[in-house]
Amino acid sequence: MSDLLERLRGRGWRMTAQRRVVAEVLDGDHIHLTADEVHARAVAKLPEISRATVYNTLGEMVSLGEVVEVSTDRRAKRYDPNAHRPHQHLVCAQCGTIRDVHPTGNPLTDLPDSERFGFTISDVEVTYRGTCPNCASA
Amino acid sequence: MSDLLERLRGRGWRMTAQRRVVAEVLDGDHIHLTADEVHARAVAKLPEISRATVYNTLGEMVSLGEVVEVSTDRRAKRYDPNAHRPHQHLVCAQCGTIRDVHPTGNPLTDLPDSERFGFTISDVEVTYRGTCPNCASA
DNA sequence: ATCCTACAATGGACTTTGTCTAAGTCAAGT
DNA sequence: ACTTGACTTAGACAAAGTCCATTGTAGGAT
Ligand SMILES: [Mn+2]
Ligand SMILES: [Mn+2]
Ligand SMILES: [Zn+2]
Ligand SMILES: [Zn+2]
Repeated sequence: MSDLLERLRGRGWRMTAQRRVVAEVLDGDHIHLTADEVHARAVAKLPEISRATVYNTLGEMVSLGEVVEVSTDRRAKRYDPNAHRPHQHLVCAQCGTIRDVHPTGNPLTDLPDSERFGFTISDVEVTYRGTCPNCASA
Repeated sequence: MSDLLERLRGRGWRMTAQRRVVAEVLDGDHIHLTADEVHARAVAKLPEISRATVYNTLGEMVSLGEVVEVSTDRRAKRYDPNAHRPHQHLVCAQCGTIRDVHPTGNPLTDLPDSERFGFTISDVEVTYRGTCPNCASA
């Protein structure tokens, strides 16, 4: 049973077959699927699920804070069920593989006052790019 | 005269009216325009310039390393003529204003070996988000 | 000054990613 | 079982970007 599904159920969410399969598809570590990838996998379990429902459901999960939107490339947004622990991403520039990473320290302290232009900063997003071992050996 | 234009001319680029206006539009500090914004401003100087040419020209400038693509939001890519000095970005979550910032230190050192999954890391991208002074006072 | 041609520009069709709506369906409380 | 508001659906629509066949031209050659 999906951990994500448990958390959603506890919020008085109306449970439908569609929402169940979307939650199931998102279960796991280092999961960062696009909406259409989620749809393709959901269709395998529930053939009549529509694209609009997948977009709606993902959007609601994001609003509830149970899923995070990630934009590591400039293409489609990706949906990350690992929302309970803040983390950053490491992306292979060749194959697109994405890993969750946890840098030490706080990147905020690296931005001096003179570089803040009077902004109140609330969030920092870090994306590391490189080549994964698989692509390096090929 | 645009600094960017000077650099491009020195690379044996065939100079056309279209390329000139695109380079002129990109001149300045803290410039991060979308392709369509570049097109709109270019049309003001050269009414018959096409959208495809703007996309082509921006793409070539990126290939030459004279312009950097920036994706601070999940909408359109933005084009940044400040390519000669590496920097990061500070974005206002309300109005979208983008400032170039230069954090101290190297964010790479914050990622321990145990969090690198065997990747060879070549690049780090940092985006700070917050509220600009203008939006804060409103 | 004119010619030539490889490179550049154009407009429109097409693709991808995502949003919206009107109509139909269903989960869950009574 | 009934009711009802919430959920789902298909398809139209939109924004951002790519691709291509055709037309135009910058800049070197004559
Ligand atoms: Mn993640
Ligand atoms: Mn910049
Ligand atoms: Zn790879
Ligand atoms: Zn602002």
